[in-house]
Amino acid sequence: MRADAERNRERVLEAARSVFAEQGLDASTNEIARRAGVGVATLFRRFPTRDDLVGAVFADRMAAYVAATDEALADPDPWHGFCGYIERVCQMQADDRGFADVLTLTFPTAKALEDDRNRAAEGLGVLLERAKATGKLREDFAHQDVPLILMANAGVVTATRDAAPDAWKRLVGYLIQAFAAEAFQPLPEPPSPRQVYRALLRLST
Amino acid sequence: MRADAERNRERVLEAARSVFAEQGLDASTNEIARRAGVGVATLFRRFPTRDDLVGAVFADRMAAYVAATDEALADPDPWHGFCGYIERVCQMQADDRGFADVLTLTFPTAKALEDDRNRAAEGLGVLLERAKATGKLREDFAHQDVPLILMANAGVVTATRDAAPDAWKRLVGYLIQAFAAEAFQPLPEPPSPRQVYRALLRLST
DNA sequence: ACGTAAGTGGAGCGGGTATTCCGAATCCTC
DNA sequence: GAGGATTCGGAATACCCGCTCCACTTACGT
Repeated sequence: MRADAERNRERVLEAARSVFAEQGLDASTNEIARRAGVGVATLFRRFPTRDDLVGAVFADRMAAYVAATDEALADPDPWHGFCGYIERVCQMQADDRGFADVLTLTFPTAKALEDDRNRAAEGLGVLLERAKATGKLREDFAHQDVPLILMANAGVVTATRDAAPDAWKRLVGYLIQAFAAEAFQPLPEPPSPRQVYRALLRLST
Repeated sequence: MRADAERNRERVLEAARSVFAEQGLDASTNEIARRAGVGVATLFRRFPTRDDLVGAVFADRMAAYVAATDEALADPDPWHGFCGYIERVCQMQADDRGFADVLTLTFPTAKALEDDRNRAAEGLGVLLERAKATGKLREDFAHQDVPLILMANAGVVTATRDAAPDAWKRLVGYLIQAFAAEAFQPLPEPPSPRQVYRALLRLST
């Protein structure tokens, strides 16, 4: 690849990163190209589909997402690790509107992200088992509840980002107390894993 | 008003009701006019601004919203009334995507809706006090938490409407257990009323 | 039944989007 | 530094949006 091409590729990635962070995944391509100081054609030549661009932009964020599960697993107290994990991931959503979309709304199918997602899900399963084993996480917590949290958090975050950027912490505070074993009361059934998967695919056409 | 004009007005309202319910408040006017079987000009003549249309369409839903607080207040057990209120309102969001927007996202400024909102807020304040007095609702529950619930629920509902239409019940189940006094653990500060107000105004420009 | 005021619908305008095409500019090699 | 392949950027295309204008139609009072 020619040197200027590589340079432009980087500029597009950086512009896309900030535009997605501010405006979410449905930001306009024109805006990204404009901010990168590059023609739209250049953007499309390098990233023919939106998925290509999103995949490249969020590769590192997804790595951080996977790393969050690893850190949680490294915590000697699995319940503490779990709480920290939820808070950290919700913080990531609050910090980056595009990433919130990646986690809950549009589910880009870029393969790299897909793999990361699976790895995170695996680690999360182990974490949940351990946390339940300590008796601190309620037994009926389902792994499907995690995307549910992310969707709820996304709702709060998108609504309050400008006016009350920390409002989501209150929601997460409530939820974590509800996840504690002491809070146990019967709950409605969680959605099935398949349902959650389909919900996540929703907008990725 | 001429009879045919009145008839068309009704048709537009009905079409708008169903389109908003399916697609949310940002549905296109073209689509509404098309489904009503009228020209776009007719729609605009009758409802010059989007607020006029939204106000007319959701007048009855807002009335039901106010009625929900009244019913909650009528419950001999204020805590039970509170739980029922939350569930009912979240159900209304789940049933009507447009109404979910009215409650959390766009905050149309139509005066009729504004008045209803204020009336509901008043009733809610009384309900919360009573529920706290019984010792079942935690003391640190803030009235600002209610819009927070609605935003969180809106997030779940918009993400899962097609694939897992009952998923929101699980979220609300968790939240209600967190609101119970027994669950009490310190929480992050709630957003200020002013912050919440500004968050609700967000998209109404 | 007929004149007129009220009402209608679709074409049209201005502005937004995604995506493609192609002549011009740029880089790299020799 | 010259030639040729590569890459660029903006114009062009084809949509979709909200909203307005206006020639035509309809209902209603007389």
